[in-house]
Order: sequence, then structure tokens, then C-alpha cells
Amino acid sequence: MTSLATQSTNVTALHGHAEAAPKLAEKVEIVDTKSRILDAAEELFMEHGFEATSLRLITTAANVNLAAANYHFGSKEELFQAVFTRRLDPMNRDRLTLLATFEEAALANPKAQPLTCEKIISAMFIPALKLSRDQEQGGKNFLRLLGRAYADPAPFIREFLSNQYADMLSRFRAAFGRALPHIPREELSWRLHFVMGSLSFTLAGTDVLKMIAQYQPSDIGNDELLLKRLAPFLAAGLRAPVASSTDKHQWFNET
Amino acid sequence: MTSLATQSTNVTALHGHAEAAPKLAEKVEIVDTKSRILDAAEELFMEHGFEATSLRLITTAANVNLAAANYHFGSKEELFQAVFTRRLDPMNRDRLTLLATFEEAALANPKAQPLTCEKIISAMFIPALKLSRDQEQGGKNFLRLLGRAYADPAPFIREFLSNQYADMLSRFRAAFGRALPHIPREELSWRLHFVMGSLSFTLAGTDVLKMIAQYQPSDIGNDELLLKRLAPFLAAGLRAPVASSTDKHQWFNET
DNA sequence: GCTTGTTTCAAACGAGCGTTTGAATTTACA
DNA sequence: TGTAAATTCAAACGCTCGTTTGAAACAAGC
Repeated sequence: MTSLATQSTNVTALHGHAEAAPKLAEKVEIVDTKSRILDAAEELFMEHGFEATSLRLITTAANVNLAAANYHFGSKEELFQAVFTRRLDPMNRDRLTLLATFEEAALANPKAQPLTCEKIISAMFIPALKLSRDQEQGGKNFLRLLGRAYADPAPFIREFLSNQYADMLSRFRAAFGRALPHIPREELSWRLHFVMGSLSFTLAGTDVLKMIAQYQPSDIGNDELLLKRLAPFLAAGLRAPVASSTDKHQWFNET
Repeated sequence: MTSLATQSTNVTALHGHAEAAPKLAEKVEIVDTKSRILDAAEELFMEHGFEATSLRLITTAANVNLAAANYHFGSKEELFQAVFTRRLDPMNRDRLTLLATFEEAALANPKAQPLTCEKIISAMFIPALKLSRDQEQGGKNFLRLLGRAYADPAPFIREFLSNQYADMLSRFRAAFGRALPHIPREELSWRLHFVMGSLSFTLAGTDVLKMIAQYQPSDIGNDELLLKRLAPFLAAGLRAPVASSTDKHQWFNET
């Protein structure tokens, strides 16, 4: 039962997002209607997708009236977005905070070298893993939902995700650029694209093609081991020698 | 306008899947009802997902009667699976054929070394790229649809994909194992998982987080250039030194 | 030409959908 | 305590869904 947060002093600053304290005990329910709807929606959207999940299914699972969903969130689309902002905003904020922490620590070092790729990858990965661990149920559901959303072509989903990620990604892009000054800018863009692919595929944990990775189930959920496997893989890919333009046809013509 | 197939003698054997010749001119329509439904379904499923795509939308786009979908395919689920088998069966067959071709060529070599990772990755990648290029419209649609399906938790989709991929993947798994004898079996499983992530993310081409890779649009569709970027990245990751169990906490505790 | 089997067609089936409404109920605060 | 705002509720609104049906149109073989 290794805990990420208690092991490291680096990530302690990332706590304190637990719950906004109810003002003047104005809410004495176990959990208020809005949150109950969000929780049910998160799980059901993950399980069936946006279109296949009806508001009736959500409100029934949340034990609230059907009209409560429209009353509190306006429409089904807005509810969907609320499910994302609730978790994505803090997670991406944590990523930026952790990256800044790492960079300050690196600067304090007498050598003052730029961050390694592994460190930057960790800064992306750890807040996501924290999310999947903190809320025993909701966090894992949300990451799977996120994995689905990445592949969803619905315009309102794509535009929403772009806005949610823009700040965080440009920041990490710059960090990778400093860590890999010899990689051309365009090549680096592609490699970050590949990194996001592995990352989302792994975090989504859809075990889609589970016949590939015949990991024992005990492995899943072992965040530390997972990062230990993923970070070297991605870092090595990021640092790989850039194929010269002269061996353009290598993979196609060589016999 | 660089063409994969015309450049290389290796992939010529993969042609000839164009169309089953109509027997005795029994069908003289431009294209028969079944195919028209499949084409429309492929595009619309890609665009809106399974649940959000109605049979009315499909049959209208295909210019056929609504009942024709149920008549020819039985149900909406069976139609969905038919869309996949039409393209996935030949593609995975091509992958196996190409891998075998590469392996025979390597054996013929006096040195008789096992295939490089890059070659094995090419054998996975080239048939997919061929698909995206051959049918100007349908192929690209299908790969995006496939990318969506990877992240879909619907049981009937997951079970279907597992069956479709089982043979091909165990074969490639063995090939990678020969190319990377020093990588532990379990570690290799995970790395193949990461490879599939990058691969599907890239092939799906959802340009989800397009703010990462600010490639000029001319790059997309340039199959050769894409493979030239992806193969070294993945190969380097596959070959990366395995993190020892002693530096388990490296990414978490090190400041 | 008639028969047999295949394919197309318009229409309808019951069910579930997102959203709205207006009244009932609960809450907040003077 | 009284009043106004916030929230919950049951019911209904039009609409679209996947599927079925039975007749019409078409094809092929004797």
C-alpha cells in the first residue's frame, strides 16, 4: 500500500482540494444533489458514453428527480462539461505546480541543469495517478472517461478539451524543449503527440487489448511500478536520434 | 504525392483485395445496397459514435430504405461489426503477411539476424497506412473509427476487437520478443501496450490535442514521414534500459 | 408465363429521449 | 413567524429511436 503523497515532500503542496467547506452548515445532507448527480454522471458517462447515457439513468442512479439535472446544470451537455471541470481543473493545476516545484529544485542545485525528461513526465503523470488513487471510485472512472473523450470527435467535446489543456500543454512543451535542445521543434511536437497517446491509453486503462499486456491484475493500481515502466519508455523515445532526411525510404524499401 | 506501394516491392503482395468480382454480372448497380450501407455507416459511426448514429441517418445517407439495414445485417450491432470486419480482417492479414515477408528476407540474409524493432513496427504500420491511402475517403474514416473503438467500454465492442486482434498480436508479440531478448517478458508486455497507445492515437488522427503537435497540415497524410518519425520513437522506447527494482522510488522521492 | 425466392418499400409499433412546466416543498433570512 | 427565494417533484411535451410487418417490385429458372 505505497502512497504517493506521503512518500514525497514534493507533492504535499498539491493537497487541500478536498472539499469546499459548507458555509454556515447550509448543507447538511450526506452529499448534496449537485454532487450526487456529478458522481452518477461520471460513472455512467464512462460506462456508456455521452449519447448512450440518459438523464433518466443518471438521476435515477443519483436518487434525485429527473428535472434536477436540468435545474442545476441547464442541459445534458453542460452537465457533461461540469463532470470534466470538476476533476480536470485541479489535476492540470497540480501538474503545473509540480512541474514548477521540480524546476525550482533543479535550479537550486549547484549544477543547475535542466530537468530530465523523466522528471517532466513524472510531473504529468503523478497528478493523474493521485486522482486515480484519491477517490477510490470516482477517480479511476474519470480517467477512463477522459480516455474516451480524447477519441471523441464531437465538436463540443473537442473544443472544450482544447481549452482545458491549452495552458498546461504549452507549459510542458517548453519544459521538454529545454530538456531536449537538440531535437528539432517540429520533431518534438510529434514526439509529444506520441507521448500523449501512450499516456492517455495507459491512464484510460481500458485494458482494450489486454491480450498484449498479460500483466497480473496486482500490477494495475500499482502507480509507482507503472510510472517506473512508462517513464523510461517515453524518455528513451523522446531522446531517440532523429532520423535523417536521407534515409527517408529506409522502412519501405530495405529488404 | 509519394506512394507507399509503388515505391516498394515488399508490399506489392498485399494488393488484390480490391473487390470480389461479381459472379456472372449478377449485380450491375454502381454499388450494391449492402456496400452503400456499410460506407455510410462507417463514416457516420466515425463521426458520431455508435449510439449517436441512427439507422435512419445511415440509410438516408446511403439512399436506401430504412428496413434495408435490418434486412441485410439483422441489427444495428451486427451492422457495426460488419463495418469493422470488412476492413480489419484484410488489414490484420496484411500485417501478418508483411511480417512474414520481412522475416523470410532476414533469414535469407547470410547473417540471419532477427528483425529490428523498426522493421516489426513497419509491418504493423504500413498496412494501416495503406488502408488510409487506398480508399480516399473510407480508409481514413475507418482508422478514426478504430481509434474510437479502442476506448469504448461497450462489452460487445471490446470482445469483438479482442477476437479480431488476438492472432495478429500474439504473432507480433513473439517477433518483438526475438528482437528484444534482453527485455523481460512482463516488461515487454507493458511496452507493447505503450506502443499500441501511440499507434492508435496517431492512426486515429483525432488531432485531439493539436496544440501539442503544431504540424503543418501538409504533414498529415504524408505516410512516409509519419512512419519515419514514429518508428524511431517507438523503437527507442522498446529498447530502453529496464529500470532496476532498486531505483523504485526514483521518480517520486528524488528532489 | 408462371412460380419461387430475393430484395425494396411505406407504414406503423412501442419505447425512451431531453426538456419544460407549474405546483408543492423546503430553505434562508428579516 | 412570515415572506421570498431556492429546490424538488410528478407529469407532460414533442420527438427520435430500433425493429417489425405485409405488401409491392424485381430476378431467375422451368
